[in-house]
Amino acid sequence: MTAIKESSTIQENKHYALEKCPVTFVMEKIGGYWKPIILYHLSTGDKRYSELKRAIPAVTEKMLIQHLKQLETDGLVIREAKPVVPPFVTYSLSEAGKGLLPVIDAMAAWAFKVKDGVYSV
Amino acid sequence: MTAIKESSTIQENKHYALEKCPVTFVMEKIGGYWKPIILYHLSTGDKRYSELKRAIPAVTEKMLIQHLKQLETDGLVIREAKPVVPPFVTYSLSEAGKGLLPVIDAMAAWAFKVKDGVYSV
DNA sequence: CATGATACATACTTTAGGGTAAGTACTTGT
DNA sequence: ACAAGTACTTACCCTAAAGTATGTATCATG
Repeated sequence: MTAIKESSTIQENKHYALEKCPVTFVMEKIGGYWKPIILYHLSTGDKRYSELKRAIPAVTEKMLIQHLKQLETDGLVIREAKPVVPPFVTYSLSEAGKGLLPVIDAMAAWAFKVKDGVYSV
Repeated sequence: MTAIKESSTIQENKHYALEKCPVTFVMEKIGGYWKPIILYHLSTGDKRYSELKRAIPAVTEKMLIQHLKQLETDGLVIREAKPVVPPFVTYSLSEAGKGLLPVIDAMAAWAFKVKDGVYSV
């Protein structure tokens, strides 16, 4: 979790956008290359860390946990670790996370419309 | 409009995500700090360039046109310039752009739920 | 005659995010 | 004894996206 500089215009602007724009607020939560994909894979039920890793082969381990941690601190996913060895950790969507599924669906619907040529883009 | 390098892992991964994930596809279109805000301001009707500028004081002119151009080439907004001087340019949502409004709304709805404490985040 | 308004453009710098590579700790299987 | 699987962590690098600053052309107005 890369530390962020406190004083930079980019952060101030982000803050501005965050306050003014609910969409930016959501984007903060599910933005990034892998977060939506992770969310998608968790939408079908909880998964172990290694299952996610195998399900999304293109993601690096660093990115995977980094995003999982961020999703966790954002309250979108729940991490449950059984105190056994080898470790057994499962990730699942929280209620807030599940609440995002309609958003995801609306996005997917639009994307498919575009790909089907419904809009003349 | 910063040129993108064709060969870099980040681009390959983006491509992967784009193919596999409709959500990432949408994110490509409306991601960035200012795009959602621009879209929001255009949702209430077409606006002149200077109106947008005044409506979103925190955005720099560079970012504003850069995103407007990108939204235009992505087919989400329509630019209309009257050949007069001083210039008179209006931006409005295309059909595809309007098609995104449900997505925006779903996002806003979720954001407000979070802020109202509906989810225990 | 110079300032302001219109709608941009462009060179340069910074930073946040993503990527690479390697290491940790502990156990089971061969 | 050593590889493999579990779930991470950490140090370092690279780039795309955002920001800064300034310039352009044309006309109206004071």
